[in-house]
Amino acid sequence: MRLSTTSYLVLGMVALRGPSTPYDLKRATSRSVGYFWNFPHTQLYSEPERLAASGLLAVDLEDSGRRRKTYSLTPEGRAALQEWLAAPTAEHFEMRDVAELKLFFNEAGSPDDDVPKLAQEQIRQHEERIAVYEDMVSRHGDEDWARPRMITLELGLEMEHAALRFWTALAAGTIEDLRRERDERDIR
Amino acid sequence: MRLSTTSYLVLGMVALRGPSTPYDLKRATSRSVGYFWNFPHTQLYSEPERLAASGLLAVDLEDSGRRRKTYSLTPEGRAALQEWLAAPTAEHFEMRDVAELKLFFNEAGSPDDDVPKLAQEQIRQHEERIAVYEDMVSRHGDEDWARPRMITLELGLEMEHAALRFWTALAAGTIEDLRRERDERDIR
DNA sequence: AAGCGCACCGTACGTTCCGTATGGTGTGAA
DNA sequence: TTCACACCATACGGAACGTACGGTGCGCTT
Repeated sequence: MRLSTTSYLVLGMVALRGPSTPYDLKRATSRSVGYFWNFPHTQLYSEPERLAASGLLAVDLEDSGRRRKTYSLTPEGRAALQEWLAAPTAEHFEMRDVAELKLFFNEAGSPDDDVPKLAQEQIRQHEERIAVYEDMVSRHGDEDWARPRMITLELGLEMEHAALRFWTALAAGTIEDLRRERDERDIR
Repeated sequence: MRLSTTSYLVLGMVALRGPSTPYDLKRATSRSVGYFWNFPHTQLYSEPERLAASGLLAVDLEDSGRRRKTYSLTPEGRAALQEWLAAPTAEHFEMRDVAELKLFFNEAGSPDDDVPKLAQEQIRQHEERIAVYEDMVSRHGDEDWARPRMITLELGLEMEHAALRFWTALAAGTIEDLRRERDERDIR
């Protein structure tokens, strides 16, 4: 049985939160891990079902009211999660940036130059996202962002700032400075 | 008719390269745009077919030897590409980083601490990728990386360096310094 | 306390994506 | 010449995705 990364995400969330319904997971992921691992919420209904079929989650059906399933971790599920956490990580991080694609193809298709507008949009978007991350940092008390997990926010922030630097330099026409600054930094 | 981002990627590549077979596109993308927009090569056989059905690409079948289809841009295809390039970009960039997920869930599942090993792996991987990018920069003569498109490499490099800084700091236990350095940088 | 409106919750469904696996095609070496 | 291997193309099944819709119950109004 082959588990996808999303499977482990579900296992991990259940491990963090304890017994959860898909909707619980939906709410919890949308304001935490969902920021760096996006997926449709329907996965949170189908995926636990599959995991339950493999014995990695246990299901508890609520008999009254809204049909609703509560999933909890089995010993096998916890073992699978731990094994995954301890295993080497072959996959390099992936990104999909539509703006970067447009920049790449820009010269190909457009008679007038769309780059400045694109850069401005991106600057605004990354600034917005940085604000979101900072907000998450500030309310580090809640369950989704207890202390140990706050570290990942720093990675998100580093990435956002990197992108922001790039688009800002592009808008200002000072791309060459980026490389120089990186070199300086490496020397230190 | 709704086009996916991958559709535009195909249109863009054909626009850059001129008439191309799926395999041409496969080779060209694997060492350029594939680095920041990953997808299976089978898409490069199915996607052009769909685009041809919509009239955005024209097909030319080779009659002899290997069955092989050459796709070229139609005026409608070029128009669609230009429209996309000029349109606002709503999507924020997405990333999927398995290592980040593991870091997030680490506390949840593992009795012993897997983080140092994880960090070391990531440092190595990002350094490798940086070398690849630098190599691409150095051979900026070839068709896939003609001058205008080299700019996107700088974005890739900024992101890789950001990630590398993070994992290095994590391994060294100096995460707090990252934030301080960012603040200093913002002030300048 | 009955009715109503709306936010909440779950799932169905059609499409696209994805990975794997396989088979055909040409070319260079022995 | 033939054999091996890299090159090229596609089939196929399952997972992911987005959208859209239908059910459910809570709170508000009167």
